[in-house]
Amino acid sequence: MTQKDRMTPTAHFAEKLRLAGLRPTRQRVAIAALLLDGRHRHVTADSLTEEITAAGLHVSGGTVYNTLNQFTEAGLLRRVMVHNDYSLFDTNTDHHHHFYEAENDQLVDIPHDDVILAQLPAAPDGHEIKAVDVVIHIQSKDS
Amino acid sequence: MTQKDRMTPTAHFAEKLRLAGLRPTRQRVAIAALLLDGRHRHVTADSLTEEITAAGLHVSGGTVYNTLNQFTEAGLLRRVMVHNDYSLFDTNTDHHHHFYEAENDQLVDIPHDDVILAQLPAAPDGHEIKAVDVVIHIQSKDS
DNA sequence: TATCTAGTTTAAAATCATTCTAAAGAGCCT
DNA sequence: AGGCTCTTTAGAATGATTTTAAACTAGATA
Repeated sequence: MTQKDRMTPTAHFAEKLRLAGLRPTRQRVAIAALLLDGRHRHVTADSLTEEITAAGLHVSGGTVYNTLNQFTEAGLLRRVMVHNDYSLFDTNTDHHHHFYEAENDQLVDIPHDDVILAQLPAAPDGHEIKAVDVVIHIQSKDS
Repeated sequence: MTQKDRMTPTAHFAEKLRLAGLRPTRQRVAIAALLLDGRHRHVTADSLTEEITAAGLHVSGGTVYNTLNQFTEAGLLRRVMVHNDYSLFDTNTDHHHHFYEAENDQLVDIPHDDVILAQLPAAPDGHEIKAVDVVIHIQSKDS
């Protein structure tokens, strides 16, 4: 039995937040319990607020935004850039890529190994590569 | 001597707009003359407005936005997605990729051939691939 | 356990890029 | 030139996100 198994869910997520350098407040633990349970999905500030409400909780709008930004900064979430309309966050922080269908604003994960980058340019002088994001824009064949 | 050489610059850009299906209004021709002269660069609604002003012209804010969107729709510009703060447009519509340094919001082109995608996943059923965008996020080594 | 303090949360206001509106203007066809 | 439709305009409206200042709390300390 691991330490994790002995902990209550709350203690588990509180610990996860502490490890990430974030003070485990009630709000952050609640959001972590929703987003960091291992289910891979894409959320927005809006959809997260709906989840919080559905869970019978309340977190102010400002805190939802702050928390998403802090989690992203801490590496617990990943921001996905496919349009400018609103921010999208991916609960899957593993290295992977995305299909994006603009027409329906649909985002689909692509497993890391399905894209092979055989050659990359060297980073400009004094710089190093931090991440490589591949977005494959798709559209329905009959449109 | 080609047709292009015989035309005044204005007529040249007016023709380019007509070919793209856009009525060559004074405003659109002026913006085309600034953006579609072959110089490869990245612009925002704001930076374009500054260029227009520097050229001693005036185009209303709404028209600057409309024109950037219409040019993009028509394939005369390309939208680049690297953050959510404001829209970025690339005057280079050839297939190529980008380095992006978030710290200074710096965007640098990568020639098409410097990235080799040896393998791509098949598009989901009923869909086809429209474009593949690669963004290499970089940071200065000492940060 | 009571106290303290820095970090957080809150609701509401502010910001800012972008889009919309309704009226005035301008291509372009006849 | 006349007329019809598409554009432009300034300003208002929108909407996501950030900021504000005051109330609150996690966690350290006494």
